[in-house]
Amino acid sequence: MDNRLDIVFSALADPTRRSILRMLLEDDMAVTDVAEPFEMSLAAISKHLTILTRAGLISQDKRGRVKWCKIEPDALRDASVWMQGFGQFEPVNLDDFERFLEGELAPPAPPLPDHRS
Amino acid sequence: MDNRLDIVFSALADPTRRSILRMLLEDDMAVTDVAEPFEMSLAAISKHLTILTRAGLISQDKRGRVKWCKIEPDALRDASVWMQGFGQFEPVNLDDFERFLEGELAPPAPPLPDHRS
DNA sequence: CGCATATTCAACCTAATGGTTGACGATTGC
DNA sequence: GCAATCGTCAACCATTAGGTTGAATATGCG
Repeated sequence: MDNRLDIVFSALADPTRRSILRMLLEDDMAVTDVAEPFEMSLAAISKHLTILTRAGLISQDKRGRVKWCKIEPDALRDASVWMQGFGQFEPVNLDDFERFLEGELAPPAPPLPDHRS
Repeated sequence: MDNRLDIVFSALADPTRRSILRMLLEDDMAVTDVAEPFEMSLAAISKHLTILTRAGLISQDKRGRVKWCKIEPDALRDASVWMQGFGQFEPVNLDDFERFLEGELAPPAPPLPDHRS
């Protein structure tokens, strides 16, 4: 795994890590708090956070014994630009995104309505 | 790996598969022709194509003994929508996107994500 | 028909991934 | 000072991913 895109895309390929990113979208969080809603060990979450950090998707700032995690949206830029290269698709907006998030949090819902005429 | 995004992102996480997508962006290709520039077996490429197909990123149409591979840009939409969700917080995406559009690979006038302030 | 071509299948190998547990080093607060 | 808390490290385990090779299955052509 040499390429930057490899690292970013494979970081994004894990649902736990995407959930973490969604959480951090709301606010910065300590590692323990990030781990709290998940049904896996703290060590596992710590590993996920390391992967997200190496992908540049988050940054971690240790203050005292607490390590604060902060989202770094810039890192998605390369991947986003790459994908736009295929971009014969329709505009996306915040409504779509929110609907999409609900879809992923509630698995039975389909990912997206088809808005390609 | 159940989620749709899991499949798309992990399909995109491999450099060989991204190369294949770039090639197919130019034109539809037979499996053998896709494999030609790579230094790996045809079987390996065949597997990559299966993964891309399952991710919905390409489609394969068998005519005679030749299986034609065709890019399916729509499948990137979900992932793109997801990523744009992070872009809402920083305008940097738009600048880069526009710069990218002025570059060589640019498809014509794709609409920008709606910021909606 | 018989052979070459196109693609996949099956078995196998190695390395990476995602998880566990328990011990450990820092830091904080009583 | 000492115990609790925060987070990582190390060792381990099971599964998946990406590759190989060789055989198998279609299909096209002379």
